[in-house]
Amino acid sequence: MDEKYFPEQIEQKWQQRWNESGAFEAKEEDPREKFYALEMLPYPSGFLHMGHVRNYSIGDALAWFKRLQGFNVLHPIGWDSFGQPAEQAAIKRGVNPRDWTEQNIKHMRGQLQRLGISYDWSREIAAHRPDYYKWDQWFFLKMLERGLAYKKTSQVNWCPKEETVLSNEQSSGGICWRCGAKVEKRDLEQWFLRITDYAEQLVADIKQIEAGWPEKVLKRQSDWVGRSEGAYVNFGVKDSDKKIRVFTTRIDTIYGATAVILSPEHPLLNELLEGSALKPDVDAFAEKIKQQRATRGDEAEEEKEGLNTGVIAINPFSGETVPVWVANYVLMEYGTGAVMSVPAHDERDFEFAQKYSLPIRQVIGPITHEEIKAEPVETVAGDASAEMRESYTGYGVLINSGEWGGKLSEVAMKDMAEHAKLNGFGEAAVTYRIRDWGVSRQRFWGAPVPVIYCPNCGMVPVPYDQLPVMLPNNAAFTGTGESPLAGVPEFVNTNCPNCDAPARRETDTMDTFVDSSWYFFRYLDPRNEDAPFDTNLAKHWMPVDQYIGGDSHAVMHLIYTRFWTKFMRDLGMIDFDEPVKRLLTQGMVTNRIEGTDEWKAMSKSLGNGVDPDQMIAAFGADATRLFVLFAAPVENELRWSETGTEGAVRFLRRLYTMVWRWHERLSSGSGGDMPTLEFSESARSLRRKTHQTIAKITSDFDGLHFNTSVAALMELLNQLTDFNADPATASDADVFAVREALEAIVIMLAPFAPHAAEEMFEGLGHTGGLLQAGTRRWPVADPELAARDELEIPIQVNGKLRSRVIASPGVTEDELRESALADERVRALINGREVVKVIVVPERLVNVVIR
RNA sequence: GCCGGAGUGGCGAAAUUGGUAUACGCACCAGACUCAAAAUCUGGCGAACUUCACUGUUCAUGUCGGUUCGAGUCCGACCUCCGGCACCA
Repeated sequence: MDEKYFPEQIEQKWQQRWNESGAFEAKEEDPREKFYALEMLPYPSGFLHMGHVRNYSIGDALAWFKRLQGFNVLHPIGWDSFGQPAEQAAIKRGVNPRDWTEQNIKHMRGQLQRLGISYDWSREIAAHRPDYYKWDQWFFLKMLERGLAYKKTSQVNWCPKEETVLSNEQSSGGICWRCGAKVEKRDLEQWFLRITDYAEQLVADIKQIEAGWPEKVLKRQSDWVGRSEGAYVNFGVKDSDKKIRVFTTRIDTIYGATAVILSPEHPLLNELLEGSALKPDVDAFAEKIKQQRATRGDEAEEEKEGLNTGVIAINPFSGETVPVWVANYVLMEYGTGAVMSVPAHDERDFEFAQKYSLPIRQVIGPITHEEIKAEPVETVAGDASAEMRESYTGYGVLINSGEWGGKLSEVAMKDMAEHAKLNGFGEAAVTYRIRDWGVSRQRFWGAPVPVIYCPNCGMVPVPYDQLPVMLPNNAAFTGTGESPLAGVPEFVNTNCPNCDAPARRETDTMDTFVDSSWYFFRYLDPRNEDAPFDTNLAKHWMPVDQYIGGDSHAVMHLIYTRFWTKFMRDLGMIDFDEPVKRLLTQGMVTNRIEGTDEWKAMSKSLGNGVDPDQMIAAFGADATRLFVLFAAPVENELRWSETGTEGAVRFLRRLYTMVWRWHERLSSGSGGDMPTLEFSESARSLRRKTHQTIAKITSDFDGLHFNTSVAALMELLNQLTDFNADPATASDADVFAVREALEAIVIMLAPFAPHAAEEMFEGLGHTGGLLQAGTRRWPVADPELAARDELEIPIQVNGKLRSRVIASPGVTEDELRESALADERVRALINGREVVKVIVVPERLVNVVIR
């Protein structure tokens, strides 16, 4: 080793060595226990940003830790290389999306390698290459076979900037997930994947992963699926045999229904109004609302608007007639697109009823379970004539509800659904908020949907042996109109696989989230030409032990990938339900906006980005990574700081200098056998600290508490500095203690600053590097040493710290009590006052209570 | 509006089951080295009061209250900030 710490030299040296020895290539025949560490794969935008650096530093720390602990670690990387930016670059700058993407990958791969992230590059994959997207198409055909992929015309989310359809997940909040443009609604024929078939499992299986996933993410997922229990009820229509089916979660309030309200898009509207004088008005109203939605998108917080259709519905429970309205606040997409309006017990219905002077009838008496137990049910009927100022949406006891009066809501809901079923006008039901995944994209840079339209045979799937359907090389990117694929005759024109007649190919491509739904299975078997992956390999490596990424994907990628996993299970490819055991969502990396006190996510548009390459050049990859992991807990926001990074360099340099000072004495093997050594008090204290540090860091890794791990390393180095032994004259015992401390620091530093750790490990006299097959390097704490061998027990009087007493472990309560009461200061404070009691917490604390 | 999460020094933060609050680092201050600066090293660094000094005392984990011998940690109310969802019947 050199006398001075030169990060650049050290980092290049070790990157080259790792590369030559294939140090990070995972072998499935390796008999050791497996560990799959995975980070969300990057989009190859061209440049790594600090968010990537954080993501991969976290993953790498874990991968190193597990390797040093003797696990067979799989740590792969790839490229989420389909998607809009490449196509936008093609439109704006006339470049070929493929070339643009490949160049970006090349550059970013270099950046990752300069950071020294320990990836198994032999498994690298990229979504835009035919050997990958062939399998997207294969999965699509499998879904088609099973009726899970289908085409329908519907109102979809349209991003006007990117000129393509978006899924509901990608347009949450009415904003395009990628470009932030306001999303519009359009009626289009689109491909959908039936994720709704898996809605129940997506909620139910949360049980399987709740121990390892952030609660926040699971809650968002379960909210997104939006399971709700309720009932369908069919309202009759006067002078007609038609029925209006509504969904309600509060069938117990049905006697309070004073209208039935349809969504403007409801298909029954036309039929019900056939021949009615009001039809033109209703049509005009429905059209107006539709227009509003198209321009306003989802974000609208519109005023409620409605129109009485003149149609009369019949409440099947009471036989009562109620008017049928159409209103903008009833959504076609949820439930049945029709609701019973119960103003007294629903906020929205209340607001609507007030505006249009519909009757408000109370049918639930607010009452608690305690009250109903205390009083006979018959006597608690509420006052129905009292005017309601607001809706009461809680449960209670039914009133004004015919034969059901007096029942509790909870009971009535069950009984009434049962009653509806017996009488054939309804049944209990569960509905979900989640809707099918729209995967069609009217864009070029994605996997083509493998379907052909034949004038004779209709829609025909591309046969498996003709996959992949390749993207052409000569598309024109005008940025206008339909998909560029439609303008490539060689692509569009084909023959029907059935009858060989001239036919046309589908020109839609698949959502890029299809690629990322299963990519981590492909890492297991990246060159397989016969299947997406070998099922035995999946058995070996899956599920992912730790997944790391941003929480922006809490409902997009993470819900799709759970869906895809369940689908693969149903195909018999795997035998588990959930792909990821533990998930970590890291916090954002922010930087100060110049001249202000505001911290915002680094971004090009704000001009507050930090270039990882510059950081590596200035401080080294090790220091950059060390700072990123030390500066904040992984799930917190990370505020970028250059002085903080300097601090990380300082620590590495201090450690390096310490190793340099000792390396001759230590690498010569001096030190002697421990049992014969006589340790001084300070050497014992150093050893204690060493073993405490090992114990602390080892357990910190479980919870991924890297910041406190690094702090512990720093503390140990500080104590080693204070120990202040001279290598030239140190006793064998002192040398032993120093070696033990230095080796522990260096090895435990490897997850944070691997290059420097390797270099110093070598400097301590080890050859062959930190990672050698079958060698477990991670130190093990001696429990006796890690336990404190001398206790400094605080003594409180009336809860305030007044003194301390030194004791050894195993000290009895009586001994502690006695020494506390014998303490001078305590005696002075007691000074004749009564000692009420003495509280002794074994080995921790004494509190003398006096009066 | 509804649902989550969080409030600890100038800053990022730490603190087993309630048991020495402020570890570690950044910034800052002082000293050493230097002609000087940088780097490095050493020391200091919550607030107020107290002592010539050693020291000592009191207060302090968003606010108010509660439980407890003892509360950053538990309970209740409130304030502030952040995030998610937003007519889901």
